Amino acid sequence: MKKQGEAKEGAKRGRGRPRGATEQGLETRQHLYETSLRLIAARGFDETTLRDIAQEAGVSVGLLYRYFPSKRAIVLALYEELSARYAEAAVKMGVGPWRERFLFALRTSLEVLGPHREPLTALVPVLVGGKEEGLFSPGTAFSRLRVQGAFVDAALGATDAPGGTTGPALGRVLYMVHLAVVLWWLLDKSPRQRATDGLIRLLERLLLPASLALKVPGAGAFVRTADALFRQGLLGEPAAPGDAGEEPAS
Amino acid sequence: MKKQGEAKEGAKRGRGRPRGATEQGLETRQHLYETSLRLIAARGFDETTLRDIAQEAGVSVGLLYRYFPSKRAIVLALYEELSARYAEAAVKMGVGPWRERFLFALRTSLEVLGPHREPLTALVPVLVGGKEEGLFSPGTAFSRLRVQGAFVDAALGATDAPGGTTGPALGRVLYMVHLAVVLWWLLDKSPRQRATDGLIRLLERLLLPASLALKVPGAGAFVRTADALFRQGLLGEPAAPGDAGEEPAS
DNA sequence: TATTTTAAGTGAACGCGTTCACTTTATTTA
DNA sequence: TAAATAAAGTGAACGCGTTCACTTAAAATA
Repeated sequence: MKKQGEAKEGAKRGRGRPRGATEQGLETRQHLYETSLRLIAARGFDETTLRDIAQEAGVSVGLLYRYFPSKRAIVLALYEELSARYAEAAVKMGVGPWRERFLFALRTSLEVLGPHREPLTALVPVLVGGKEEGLFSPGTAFSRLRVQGAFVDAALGATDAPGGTTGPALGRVLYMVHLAVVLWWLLDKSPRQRATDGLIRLLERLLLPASLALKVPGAGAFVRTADALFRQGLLGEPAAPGDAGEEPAS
Repeated sequence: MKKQGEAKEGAKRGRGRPRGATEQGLETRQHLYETSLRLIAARGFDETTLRDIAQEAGVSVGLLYRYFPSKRAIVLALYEELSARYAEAAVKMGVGPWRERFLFALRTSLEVLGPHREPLTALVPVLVGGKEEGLFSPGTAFSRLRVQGAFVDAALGATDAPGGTTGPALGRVLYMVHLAVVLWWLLDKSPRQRATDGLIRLLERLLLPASLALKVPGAGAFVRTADALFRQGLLGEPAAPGDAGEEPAS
């Protein structure tokens, strides 16, 4: 059953060094991926060792590192898969004000991630911004931007979308709120994570006054300031002139 | 210079098994504590190995585990020391409305933690609630309650303190907001963590309308619901009857 | 087909945090 | 003072994620 042709596309494979370049390689990668997630989902992340995975998959430990740069990267691959699936699901957003579209986007996200909570909890240290890996580093920028795009769309395509640069800024702020909810959900110790439902209901109640407040003059600046802060604090982007957080030249 | 008397107090030392029971033990513990933090502050947490610390302190690796149950516990001891210092500093809170008292408590906290940011970043995974250790586990309950107490006081002693059970609930919610800001500060990648200043200014702007909103009927229930959610989600406490997050009996 | 090149795969070894059986030193009891 | 007890201190060893020098197998080139 093992074919062995097609090595056309050649150089441009990009990123790391030697990944699955041949068909057999891709098959192995998929096999390791599935085996890993199956064990992690069953036993938990810390309780599953790479030696366990290698043995279960019938390969040597070293081979895992040909396909995944670290143990956590396996779960990160799951997140990337889910974020692609999420992007598909999020296009079905209906017309309406941004707060309703945001809630739809948020609920959809939790529905997609829902069945894989156990493995995903291993990403908390990553979500929360470890050194070089993690959601806010260049490596995973693609996934982040894809999901963030759904929230920017939710804001821009709304019946009450704010104009100018406030629209995209609102979208990015909503994406951050969404990330906070996901983090909460991952940490939620209540049975069946019911406290997350409560949190979303709370958010819902907050969102109506917030959307009214956004119509008063000056509120747009507030949103843009928040957006700028997130980019400076989490992404380490330099402060643009006029952004909050600058010190006045003394 | 080494005295060796006084083993009076005997049994009740509590917690773990064999800690510094003799004077020499306490000296050694302090020595290891200071050496560890000096190295960690200089090189970073991950870059400082226990073998480094042991060598620098002139002891064996194993000895570290007589005084600290884990590497992170060393930094946790620092946090406990700082939280005690914070509790002292926070009593100097002036009279005024709760939003001003809260901002004072928040700023004081960041001032106390400020000089030790580098070691404290190692606590992010802990803050964010790893398994058994961490801020929301019984082991560190004492520090948590001490700091939380300052925020509850800030609410209860305010000129506009809400009555009934809403007062303490507001205090606990403000403590959670404070924790979120501290987490943000630890993750803040901007130069000199300037984005944190911006975040606090944003909070400031939000707090005035919030304190007005708290006066309308029903807002107290909102605060109590938020408080209940935090306790269920983060602490895993059971939902009390009447709390949000319960499912209606079907 | 024989030869070279590249990808797939191995398993021992490393450095880390942590544990443990053990020795040394101090304190209490006889 | 001598024996018994408990705390202080040691260093080898363990299990983990990760790395590396290496072998095997497949594809490209001759």
